[in-house]
Amino acid sequence: MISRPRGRPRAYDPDVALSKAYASFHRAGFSATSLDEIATATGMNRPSLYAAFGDKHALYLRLLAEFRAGLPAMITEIFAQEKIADNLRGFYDRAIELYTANPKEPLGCLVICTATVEAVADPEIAAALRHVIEDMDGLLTQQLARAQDVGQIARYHDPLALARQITSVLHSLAVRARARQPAQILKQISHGAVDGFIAAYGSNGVAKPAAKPRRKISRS
Amino acid sequence: MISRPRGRPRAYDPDVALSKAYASFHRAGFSATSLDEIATATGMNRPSLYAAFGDKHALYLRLLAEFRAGLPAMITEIFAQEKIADNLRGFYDRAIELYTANPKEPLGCLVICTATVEAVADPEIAAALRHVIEDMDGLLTQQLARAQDVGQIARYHDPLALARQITSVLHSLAVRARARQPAQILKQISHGAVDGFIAAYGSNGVAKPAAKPRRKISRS
DNA sequence: TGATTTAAATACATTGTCGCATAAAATTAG
DNA sequence: CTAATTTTATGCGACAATGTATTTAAATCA
Repeated sequence: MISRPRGRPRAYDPDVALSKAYASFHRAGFSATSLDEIATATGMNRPSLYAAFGDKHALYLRLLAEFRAGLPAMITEIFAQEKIADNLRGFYDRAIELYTANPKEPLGCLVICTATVEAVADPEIAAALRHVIEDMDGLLTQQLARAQDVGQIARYHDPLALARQITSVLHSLAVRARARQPAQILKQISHGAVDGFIAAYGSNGVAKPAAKPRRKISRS
Repeated sequence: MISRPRGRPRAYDPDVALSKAYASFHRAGFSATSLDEIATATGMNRPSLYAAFGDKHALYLRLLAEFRAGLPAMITEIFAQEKIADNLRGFYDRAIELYTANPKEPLGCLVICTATVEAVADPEIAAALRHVIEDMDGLLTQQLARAQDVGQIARYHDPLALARQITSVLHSLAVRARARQPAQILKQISHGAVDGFIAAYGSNGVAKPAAKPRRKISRS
């Protein structure tokens, strides 16, 4: 048991406060979410918010950063099956679950669906958005390279290029979820994407190097 | 020469005003764009804006609707080549041009990148977003069905499902452009997507009906 | 020229938002 | 019990945004 700090104890748990703030931003995005709404959602009042997390912008950036930080563990957890096709299906299934967690009000992805608007006017948010995209591309690159190593995916292709294909579908799932396309359609899309991916790049597939064989070149 | 209307003539051209407003929303999105900014951009003042287009919300919805209305012509124009692969490449190339028109400040797509945030809190914007997505899926479905008819794409697959694959990549291109991923990477992604698509579904491809053959079922 | 019609410009009321200053409350140290 | 410390709560002041009312300007028609 840790000794309590001196003064008046906090009435809020910073972690639950953060998750409430996350939910607020997730719903309405950065610009359309007022500090009063966050205060109401967290049960805190503005001065406490400022003391704990700084202003709205800092709080939003922090949530984006935490999202980013959670990606590697999430990917390792999801890509635990033997076959890459199963892992990819599980990957999309998990995303769709999150994106449509509340069927009455599907929210998609915080980063893809709310940071994207702000990216033009706000360099810091743009950087955070790009980092999440690049990290996701990178994490999937590792998984696909591993699948190439064990012979499940043809070696002809740059795994980063393949990873970007996978991530691209994810981005669309987030957008479509928020546009209220039903989860059933999202599942069709993701399963179709995995099938097509395996057909094109799986080791049993035929996508030999086309005209000019591509070497693995990892660009930024 | 048409006879002028009675009173004081307009100082603004509604069409150029709309395109200026479009640019403002495109940059900052709906919530972060103030009427004053639109007034400055269009050279109009708020009362004139209200008289001409209604409030901010109505103006934004109108721009989304006009975007939607322009899609069919755009698609017919782009899909004019003989080979579906060329058409798809041209489709993405055109999108990337638009999304990165100003390389200093790539804006992506108005609908995908700015309407998506608002979709949760605003049913009308959500509907407009969904309509654009569905229309795009539908227009591509026509093109892919045509390609199936002329034997360029295997008939085994529901063309709507294939169209959604194509559109999905488009969504990601819009997001990635706004995240300032360089146009060169966007091109790699789109070309890779077309190659993979043709490898998987082209008539020379091998993607025969997998376990259970799929009939063409158009849902939603 | 003068009346009428339409649009622009100015100004204002309302509301919301942000950030902070100040007062109150809760807890520990002595 | 008192003082010190840390947080919570109230609320104020500046500012921005929205929508509208009012005035001013510019054109046509008789």
